[in-house]
Amino acid sequence: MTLSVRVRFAPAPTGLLHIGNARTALFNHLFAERHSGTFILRIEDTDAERTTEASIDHILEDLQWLGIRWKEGPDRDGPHGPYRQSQRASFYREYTERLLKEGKAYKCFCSNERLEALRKEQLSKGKMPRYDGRCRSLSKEEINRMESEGQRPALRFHVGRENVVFEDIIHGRMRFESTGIGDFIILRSDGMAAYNFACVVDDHFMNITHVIRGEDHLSNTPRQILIYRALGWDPPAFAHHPLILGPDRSPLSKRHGATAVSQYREEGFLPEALVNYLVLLGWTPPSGEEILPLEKIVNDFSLNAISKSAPIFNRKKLEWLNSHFIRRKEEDRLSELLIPYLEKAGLKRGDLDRNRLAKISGLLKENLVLLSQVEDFLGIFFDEKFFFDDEAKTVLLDPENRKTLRIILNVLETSPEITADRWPSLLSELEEKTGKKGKTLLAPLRAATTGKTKGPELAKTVPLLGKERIIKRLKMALELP
RNA sequence: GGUCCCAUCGUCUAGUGGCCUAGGACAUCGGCCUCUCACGUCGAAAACACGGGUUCGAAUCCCGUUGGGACCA
Repeated sequence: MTLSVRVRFAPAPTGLLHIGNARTALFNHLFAERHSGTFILRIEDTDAERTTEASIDHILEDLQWLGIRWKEGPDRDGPHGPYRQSQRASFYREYTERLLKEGKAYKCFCSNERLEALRKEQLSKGKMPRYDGRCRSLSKEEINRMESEGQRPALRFHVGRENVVFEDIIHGRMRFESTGIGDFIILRSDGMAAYNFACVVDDHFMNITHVIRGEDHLSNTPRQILIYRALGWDPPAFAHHPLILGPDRSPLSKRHGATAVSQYREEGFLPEALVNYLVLLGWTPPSGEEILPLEKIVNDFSLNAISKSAPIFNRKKLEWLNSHFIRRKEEDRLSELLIPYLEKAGLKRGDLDRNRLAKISGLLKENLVLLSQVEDFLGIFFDEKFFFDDEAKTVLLDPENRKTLRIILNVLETSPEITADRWPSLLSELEEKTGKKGKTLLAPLRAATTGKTKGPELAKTVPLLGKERIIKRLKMALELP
């Protein structure tokens, strides 16, 4: 009987949710779902200077938007809380004291200045910068003297000579030499637990079975395993996934473009597209099928199928997926999603006819890559946004086209309302009266009625606009200088 | 500097010693469809970083080089 899976996502709340962290959260979530396990959210807010409450709110909101739910977290207490590191200081104190008592850690009084100088010296000699262990052999008297002088020591973990070997689910067997690891700090002089230590204590008491995190933590893992050993605890299983890179192969950052999940949301990406893309970045479903809803991904997901090499973020492919998911949306659902963008463009929610909006959404589906692009098409459907763009003007100023438009206008003025059903017969009537067909007939009609040379099918657009509006626009077009 | 990770088309990847003349997807280019854009569809171009081994046989295993990345910070 294996233990039930418990995984955690542990962001530091110092800003917006980065797309790379979102991917980490996603892998954890998928793994938990796949094994009917528990996903836990833990906030690593030990850096009081940079932590903000707003950031925590943003992170929770973005995770929810992506469809990632946690069973235990800062806003959802569970049996292993609290879920904020800033509230767990007593845990850290208890276990750093234990290590100190057992001689597995020692007080270190070295100043930052000395440490800095030591580092520089070692570097200049071509040696690796590592703590030289000076305070390891301090006598009781020296310690007492310095403490009575008011010096506040940090606590350093005493690294022995043992090597660390562990099995990484993604990378396979990892072997680290302890000679490469200097004694490291587990409790800072200000009383704050260091990352590696807090992480181990929390993961242990939260019963985490699998630590799934970015490869930037791979080199930290042997240190953490050493702490598990010193405390007599069993380490969890580890899986370190590669980090997302920018097009120049440096870590994905702002200079490569948007990095925050919320930026993608605002631009009009759908969460299912972002999730799908993020998962595809480094993982291929066994079926080879690339466009997948979350439930389907959960079914096939496995950690050891994650690629070992770092992927480069490719916005074009994300956009491709997004346009797919937009096209797949129900019309009325899509129109709901579009409303915020319409409001942003200055249209009033109350003035929008739900029925008509759904039809517009259905028409535009094929043309939208991002929800925000709906703005580009507003002029077609909303009179207050209507205008002739330059390309349309060029078409409309052509004398031959003007002649065609005049005839169309005459026909329409005496014809009944245009419906989708009547469109084919109307079209043949127009062909007959103008003596034109295809492009020569429809290009000027499109330019005059939509103000653009591109857009959705006229057969669907024209009935939606209605006769009255079309006549008005034809007249406007003919009045163009 | 040390330790550790990584290396297949421009990008994401399939590939676990013969099925590879290296497959798919995005992007690119071209044809078709078509009133336009898009969609769709058909097709083209495009990769095993390099050098040594091991083997009858290597993209696949081993070593080195180069390059990228992480951590120590």
